[in-house]
Amino acid sequence: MTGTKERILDTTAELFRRYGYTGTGLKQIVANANAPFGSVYHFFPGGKAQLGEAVIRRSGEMYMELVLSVFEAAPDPVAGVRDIFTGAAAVLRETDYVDACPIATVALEVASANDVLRTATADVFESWIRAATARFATAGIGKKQARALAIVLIELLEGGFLLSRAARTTDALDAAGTAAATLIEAALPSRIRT
Amino acid sequence: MTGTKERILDTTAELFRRYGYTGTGLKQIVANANAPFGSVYHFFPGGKAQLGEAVIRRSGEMYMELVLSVFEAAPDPVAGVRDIFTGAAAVLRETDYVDACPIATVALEVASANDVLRTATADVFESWIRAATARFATAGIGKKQARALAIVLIELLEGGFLLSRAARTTDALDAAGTAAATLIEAALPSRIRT
DNA sequence: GTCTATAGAAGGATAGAC
DNA sequence: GTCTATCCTTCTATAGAC
Repeated sequence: MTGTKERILDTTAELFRRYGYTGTGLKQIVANANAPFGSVYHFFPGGKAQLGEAVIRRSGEMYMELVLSVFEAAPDPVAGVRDIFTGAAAVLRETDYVDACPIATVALEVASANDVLRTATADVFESWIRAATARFATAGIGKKQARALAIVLIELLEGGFLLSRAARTTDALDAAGTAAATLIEAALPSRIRT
Repeated sequence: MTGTKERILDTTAELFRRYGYTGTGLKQIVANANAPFGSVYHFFPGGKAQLGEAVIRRSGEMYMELVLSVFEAAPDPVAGVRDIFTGAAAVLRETDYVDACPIATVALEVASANDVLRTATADVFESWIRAATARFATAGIGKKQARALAIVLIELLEGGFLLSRAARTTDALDAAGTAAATLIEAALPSRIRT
């Protein structure tokens, strides 16, 4: 007995991953969510834009928690980073190359078209960067380098998603994971092997 | 006195960068290209999809030539890679964060929605990977590692574009360039400095 | 072969019944 | 406050004048 609002949010997030922001229609959303059309404007008086912003922020937070849980389940940062990429690759293959980053497609679509939504995507990315930076700093990497590594990690993941979805192979994601692990290991202060 | 067809192609490429595939309308294209509506179907009987495929392949080839010219103008591969990222960052700032990768937005939009267009984007990315692989192999890097580096380079560039366009800062692109240069330098066989 | 007009479907949004 | 019907615009695509 999930609420109508939550069902709309979940369905919209799923359609955004598959078809993007402009490619997803409100009628399509309510049909997939088994919700009456008026509910969208009842819960989101600002229409598609307000719903879109809510979905961007919500998906961004949920995805961050998922990735962080993978990272923290690993014995060390290098293994944690590796697991993030191998896990992402596995999910991608299992979902027929649909479930990658939940906001990347929308972020590129709105970057030069809608400033409110662009800001929402920027906030999400910044929250990811800060979370990763904090983890790397805890592992003994200096604050400045930790942030640079966090940025690069997300870039490799996003680039890997892009190339892997296009090619329908996870080779690119694997290469990204290897590079990310190498960069993290080189940055760690106390490591057994050089 | 450029032809109507070329004007349509150029305009579509520009609108794709700004609004993506689904976000760009045919009427918008002919209006910006100063072309009659019928011309689209005259030159591209397959409609928007055929025009889209032509633009993807054309933009991909033009962008590759641009990037390769920057790379080859540099004295060595490390400087070449650095110049690619600093040049991309400069263009991004100069164009109000519009001109980044010409096909990334479209690639994500069509990845799970249109297999013909997805294949076109995959072909473009593969051509980029091969071109970069060949350059790195020429610099003395083994074939397998050269390809992995080529993939990672493109991932960092694409990830840098995504984060930089969202944040409207080129910090992420700068971090990507530094990481890319580091990885290339570490892979080169004959280098003065470790 | 250049261009206009319009069809037919889908888009976002609104009004109002219940 | 849940749901339906409808408005108006925009979309892709086609037909046909010139």
